[in-house]
Amino acid sequence: MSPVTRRSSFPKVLIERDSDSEQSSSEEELEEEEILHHEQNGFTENEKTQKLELGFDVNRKGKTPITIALKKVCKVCKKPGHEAGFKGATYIDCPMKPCFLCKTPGHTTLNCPHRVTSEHGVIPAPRRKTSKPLEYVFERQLRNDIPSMKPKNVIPDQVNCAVIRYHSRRITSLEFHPTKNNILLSGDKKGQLGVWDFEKVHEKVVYGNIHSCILNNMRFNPTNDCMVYSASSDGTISCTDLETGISSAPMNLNPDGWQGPNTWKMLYGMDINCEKGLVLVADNFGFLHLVDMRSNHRNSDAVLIHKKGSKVTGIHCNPLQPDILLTCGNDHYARIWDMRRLEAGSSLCNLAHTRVVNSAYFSPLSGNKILTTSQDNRLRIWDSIFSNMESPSREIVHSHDFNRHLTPFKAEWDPKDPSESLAVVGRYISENFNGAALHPIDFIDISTGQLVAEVMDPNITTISPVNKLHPRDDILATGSSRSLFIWKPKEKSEPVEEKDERKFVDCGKAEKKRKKKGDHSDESDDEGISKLKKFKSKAKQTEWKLSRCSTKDNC
DNA sequence: ACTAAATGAGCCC
DNA sequence: TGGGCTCCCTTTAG
Repeated sequence: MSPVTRRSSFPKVLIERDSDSEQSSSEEELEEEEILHHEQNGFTENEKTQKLELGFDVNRKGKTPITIALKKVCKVCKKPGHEAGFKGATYIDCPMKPCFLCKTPGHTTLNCPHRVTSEHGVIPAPRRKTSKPLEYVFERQLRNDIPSMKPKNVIPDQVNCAVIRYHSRRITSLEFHPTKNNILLSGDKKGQLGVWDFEKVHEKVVYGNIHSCILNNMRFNPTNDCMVYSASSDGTISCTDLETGISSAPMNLNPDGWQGPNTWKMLYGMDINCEKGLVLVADNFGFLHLVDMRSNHRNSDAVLIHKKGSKVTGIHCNPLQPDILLTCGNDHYARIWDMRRLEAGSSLCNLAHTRVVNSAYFSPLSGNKILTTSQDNRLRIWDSIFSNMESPSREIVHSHDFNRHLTPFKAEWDPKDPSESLAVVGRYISENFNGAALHPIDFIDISTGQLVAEVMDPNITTISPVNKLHPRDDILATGSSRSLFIWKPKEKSEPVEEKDERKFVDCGKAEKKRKKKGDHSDESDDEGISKLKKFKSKAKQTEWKLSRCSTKDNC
């Protein structure tokens, strides 16, 4: 819902005596701050200042009546004269702070040079000019040889079906089934694993006993697509049978349980080296661990691959040469490694960023390009891992600033794009779309920095940091808060027939209540549904076909 | 219609 | 190197 009217209740009082130097400034979120003055203090009148007479002081001995000044101050910089926050569905930045989008001072998001109406935040940084021979060869010869086959991008821009409040906590990872086109796996902050058949919509299950906290990453076993490996902040790798939900833990880095935050290991980045039959996984202390898939046991010792004590956020094996490894982490680097010579400090290449790197991926087909997402609000692209890697070929300003309460944003390649230039990434800052503040999902041509498409739906009011494009079909899967959405292209959308209409499965509290009552009629007065109806009327959308949870799962 | 809490990185000392 | 504080568009449960 759009944050239209945000009124605070009667403001709390901050009392400032003239002799009192101590301030209790715990009320940071106050839009209005009161300063209590004696009248003789004589503050300057402000248009936004109100005065109140206070009676209680009159009774005090020798004290004159005092007045209260209600001064509107900016909630960001605490200074008067301007206010930051939502005006309707548009967020007004604090002008005293650097631009929220590109992080440079002197302007706000509204007039940021990286923000154009049609190309929000995605103007490419100028391509660096080098006179390096390799670069020259690349530009003059190789680049021309690369077929500029850029078929028109097919953008899945319309929500086809959804499971609302499917998970009990926010979604942290998504993975399409490698062979079954209609199966989507989802992991959440609680460690639960969801398996959803989005063609049948109702067919879904959530396994709740695989991990005890954040499920950060999933990979299918390349030799048995019924088994899936998952890496979790509980410090374990699990291997789960999707049919039964039975899982084993080939690795547990916290065998002695909780001994405090200094020793608790969490697993983030994970990938599989098919040739070697290895699961590669990295922890929050900078170490890489290996699990042999055949024996399902840990393999050799851990190797320090990022700054000691810092989190490794991602691992990706090169699609053509799985021995070439790309990692990224909280030490502000993405690093390239050779598995055959893996020891601390032996990285082939270190790609510097100014802030934490959320993800780093080789391009999906040739493995020749690299795309990284960093918390400095920039996507970085290296066009060829065989050319000069000192600085990225392109930097694209894009709002995906990290908020600690969100799953980190990761720009993902389109695995179907033969030109390896299309990427999808959720956007953090909202845009005013017909009166609703929505956070679109951006499709970006990373070879130019152009925003190809921004997709949104008035029903998705939460931020969508987790996105995955289908390996074969024109489908986008989105994890937004606790809900999952499947997008398909508008032009390919089925005609409006009853059975083909978009589908919503609501697994929320209201739905549970309704199921308890044994009421399965579509006419029932349902909190979740009436909420949806509100959305609908607001968005002037066509009627959504609401399908119901009929399974006995624990969603 | 509220609010507290969950929670992580950066920065300063 | 580490504790303590701060933080601009969150989300939800209660």
